[in-house]
Amino acid sequence: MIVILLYLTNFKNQPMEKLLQSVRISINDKLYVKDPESSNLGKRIIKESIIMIHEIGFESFTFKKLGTEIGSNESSIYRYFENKHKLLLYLASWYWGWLEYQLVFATNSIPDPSAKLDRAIEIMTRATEIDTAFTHIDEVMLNKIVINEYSKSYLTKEVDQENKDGYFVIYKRLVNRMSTMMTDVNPSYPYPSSLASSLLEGALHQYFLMDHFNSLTNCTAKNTPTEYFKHLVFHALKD
Amino acid sequence: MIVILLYLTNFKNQPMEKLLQSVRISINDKLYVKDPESSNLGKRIIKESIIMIHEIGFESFTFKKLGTEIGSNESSIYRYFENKHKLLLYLASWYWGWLEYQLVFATNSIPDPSAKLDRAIEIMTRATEIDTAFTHIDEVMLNKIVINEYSKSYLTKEVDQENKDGYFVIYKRLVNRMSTMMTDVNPSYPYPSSLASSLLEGALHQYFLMDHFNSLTNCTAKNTPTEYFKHLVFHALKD
DNA sequence: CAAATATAATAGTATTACTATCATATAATA
DNA sequence: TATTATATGATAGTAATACTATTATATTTG
Repeated sequence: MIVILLYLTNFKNQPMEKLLQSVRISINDKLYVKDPESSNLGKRIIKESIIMIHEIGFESFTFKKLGTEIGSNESSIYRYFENKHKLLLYLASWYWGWLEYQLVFATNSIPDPSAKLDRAIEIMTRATEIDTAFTHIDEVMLNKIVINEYSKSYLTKEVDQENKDGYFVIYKRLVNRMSTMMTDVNPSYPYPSSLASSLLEGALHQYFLMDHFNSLTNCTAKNTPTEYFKHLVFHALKD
Repeated sequence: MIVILLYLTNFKNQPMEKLLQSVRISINDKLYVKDPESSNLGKRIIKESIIMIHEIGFESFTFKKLGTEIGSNESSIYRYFENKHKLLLYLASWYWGWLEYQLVFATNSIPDPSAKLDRAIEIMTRATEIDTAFTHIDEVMLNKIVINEYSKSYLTKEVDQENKDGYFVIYKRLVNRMSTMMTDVNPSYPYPSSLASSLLEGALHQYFLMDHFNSLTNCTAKNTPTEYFKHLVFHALKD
């Protein structure tokens, strides 16, 4: 299944950077009413909603406040997203798609399973840095939103239906990619999917603990989650 | 710090079971306006809120609906809890206090650090069973609430203030107990707190995945989370 | 039995999460 | 250029939520 689309129009003689600029994260079109990438207003909705959710939290965030902030109207935002829950799902999907893109890009050419997994854990657990390829999205801020709000997007009574509707495909594919890499390192390890899901969920959680409950973690800026998870995963995969 | 209070009034000649019946989970009194254990209405609020949150989910749950359900008035419930967020914190604290009680009870007498940790992981990751000592609380249902809603109690903008106010002490102490047991098994392991927090959070998450995203876990009713976590923890603690 | 306390009933407020309608601005096309 | 879609904005309205306040009525306790 192809989900990261490369729009390679007129790519001759274009430098690599320009090529990468045309990468686009493909997101389930049931998550929006109108594609926010298709207009200026749409991009402002994405850009400012990230800033606003980060600032005041998802609970206090409303379309009315967002409208005021971007000098637009509440009703116009409803033309892009049915409700803020779907906007959150959209933002999260974008984030996981962006991470997946980096994962595939960085590990594709590594033949050795252990070296590949090692690099993959780095990608999945490192501190987020800005990606200039997407000017209207602040990935650092989006990462913080995912840390603080992602769980709320699936801890709902509607999760089974929304899962059926494919709202979590990107995340699930990411976990499966990690799971496969673990199995490639040790085919007899009995819990690759559990370990992969623990890695993704756990990485978010460790960053949260660093910010708010530092007595519950040994991770710091120097002693990073990456080191903790590399140790954990490779020890688990040992016989 | 003593937090599990044993009210051992008139305990001579009482059988063990009766003794255990007088165990009480002590909860930060800032979490309620009036102690729900102190009256019949209070206990009904606790009992029915567990059932109702389990049934319709925390988002849809309101004090008005609860009032109708228990044949009482919305305003009366507000005399026990400021809002539903604090009620959730109360229920979660009770749950973790109850687990801590079992942990201490079951591991206290085990001298060997590995055997002790092994038993502790069992307590923390096993499927919940009903405890007849607390008639107004359905622990199986409460466990499901914790799985589905606990994250929402700390993924808020107020988390730092509420942490200062001691709303999470029981959970933190539980994580620390597990962390200490891990250090006792291997004093040179550099991430005992991270591993302990991963264990508690991860156990909830694996049960959630079993219910809603079974492709993301290898855990089943037969191949339990307990086995996964025992393998994970003891491998991590190996040199 | 009086007084204190707990609970119930009712009303009211600001905000949320929308839906609906109509007006206007901008872009596409004939 | 005029016509016509289409996008956006402005305004209004609704049911529900999350409370607060007040008053009335039980129930418990001294």
